[in-house]
Formats: sequence, structure tokens, C-alpha cells
Amino acid sequence: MKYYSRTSFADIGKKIFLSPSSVRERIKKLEDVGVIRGYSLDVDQNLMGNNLEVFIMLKIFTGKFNTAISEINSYPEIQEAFRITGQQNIHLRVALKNQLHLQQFIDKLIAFGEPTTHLILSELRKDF
Amino acid sequence: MKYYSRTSFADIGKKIFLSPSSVRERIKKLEDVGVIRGYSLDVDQNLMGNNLEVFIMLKIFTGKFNTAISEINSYPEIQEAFRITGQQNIHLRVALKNQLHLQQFIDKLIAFGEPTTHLILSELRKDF
DNA sequence: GGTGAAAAACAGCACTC
DNA sequence: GAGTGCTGTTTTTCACC
Repeated sequence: MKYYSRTSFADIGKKIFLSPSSVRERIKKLEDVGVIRGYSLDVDQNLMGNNLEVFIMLKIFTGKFNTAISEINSYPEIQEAFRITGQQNIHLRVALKNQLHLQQFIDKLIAFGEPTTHLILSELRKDF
Repeated sequence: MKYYSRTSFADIGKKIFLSPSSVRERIKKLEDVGVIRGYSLDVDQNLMGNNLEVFIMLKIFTGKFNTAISEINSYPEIQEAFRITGQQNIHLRVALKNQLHLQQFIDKLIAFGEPTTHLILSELRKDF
């Protein structure tokens, strides 16, 4: 289990030979200057009932960009969304229950863009 | 600042009207069954000196798949790696210092696959 | 699920170098 | 600016209901 963001200052301090207070000071600084943007969790989407994870690249139709942005913000299936360069201009990571759910999701997307879907087969984990 | 994974059991308990101990029990259960896979942090790559973030899709050359996997695990620039379906079979998220760094990185990849690069312009944040 | 008490971790601050 | 120790407070842990 990756425990990065819940490791105590004391434990971090042991690894880098620093007192807990100092570790705390350094981390607070990293938070203040914005290097650490936040703390999050990795959730197993399969166990959450989302048996399909996909990347969807979207080529937004001319003039539909603003629509796309606000639509994207309203879909709970979307885990991450990025604006990118290339053939398509939006990159989504999406968690879905099953094929039907994917179909329905794509049907909503094609109102404002042309989607290209890639199924995620597995994560090639880098075990740090 | 997103504080999801460092919110105290007490604070979570207040929101769902449960005692800190019960919140802890529930979370422990989620960890035990694997719903919560780990705890992580969001790091601002720009502030880390990586001014270029890209997605790279790789079409691995025939017979080079195992080479690709072990190479991928050895590159610190790679933040995430997935096996996917579609024209390309590997999807990478990579953080790089600058254009030169990207060029050198791509030069290494083309030993075992054909890369397609998409620059990440911005994250379209969903503010939960 | 809840309670309560001990142990651990944390935040804040004064101090040193 | 960076590190540390001290102190009061909060959180976590754990045995038990």
C-alpha cells in the first residue's frame, strides 16, 4: 500500500535524518509555495463497480469549446481532463460501469466533439 | 488545496455524523478490501522544474514488448504508464524539463516503439 | 457502531546557528 | 533562512461495550 501522503513527519525525518519539526517546516513551505498542490487517494475503480476505464481523446467541433468545458465539468464519470495539442484537443480519463455505460457516455460527447476511445487494459506500475 | 487524504477522521465524522472511531473502522475496511489502494500527493511539475508535460502514446514494435516494459520502469520522467487498446498500445504521462529533454526522451523511446506526442496545455480541473 | 483512555502525531512558537 | 525543542492540543489507536 502506498502511504506517501500519510507518512508521519517523524518517519520521514528518520529517513532523511531531520527532526519532526524540521520535516514539518519543509513540508509547510512546499505547500505554501505550491509545490505540493494537494493530497489525494488512489481508488480501485473495479471495486467501485466501474469495470471499464478508458482514455477518450476529443476533437472538439468548431465553436463548441466552451460548451465542451462546461459539459465535461458536469460528468461524474470523468476522473481527469486535460487540454492537449495534436489531432484531438481534449484528453479524458473516464471510469464507467460497463459497455452500455460507455456507449451512453460517448453518445453525450458526440454532441460537441469527435471522440477516440482507448480502453485501459492495465496499469504498468512503477513500484517506487 | 485538496486535502482529501489528510482530513482527520474527526472532520470526516462531523460531515457524516459518525464518531472518529467509526470513520476509522470504515476506512480501514476500505483499505483492507483494496478499495483504497493508497495515498498520494499532487505535485506541481512546473515548480519542480519540469516545464513540459506530455502524453506519449507508443506503438510497440513486434517482439519488443518486454523490452518496452522494463525500459519504461527505468525512466524517472514517466509519471504513469498504462497498457491500452487502439492504434497504440502504451500510454504514458511524462514530465520533462524542456524541449531538449523531450527530444532526448523520444530518442530513447524510438528504440522499441513509435511514439505519438501530445503536449499537455492545462488541466481542466473539476473542483469537487 | 460507540466510548474512553493511552499513545502518537501535530501545530505553534521561541530559540539557536 | 533553516533546524530544533518545548508545550498544549488534536488525532489515532485499541481494548471493550
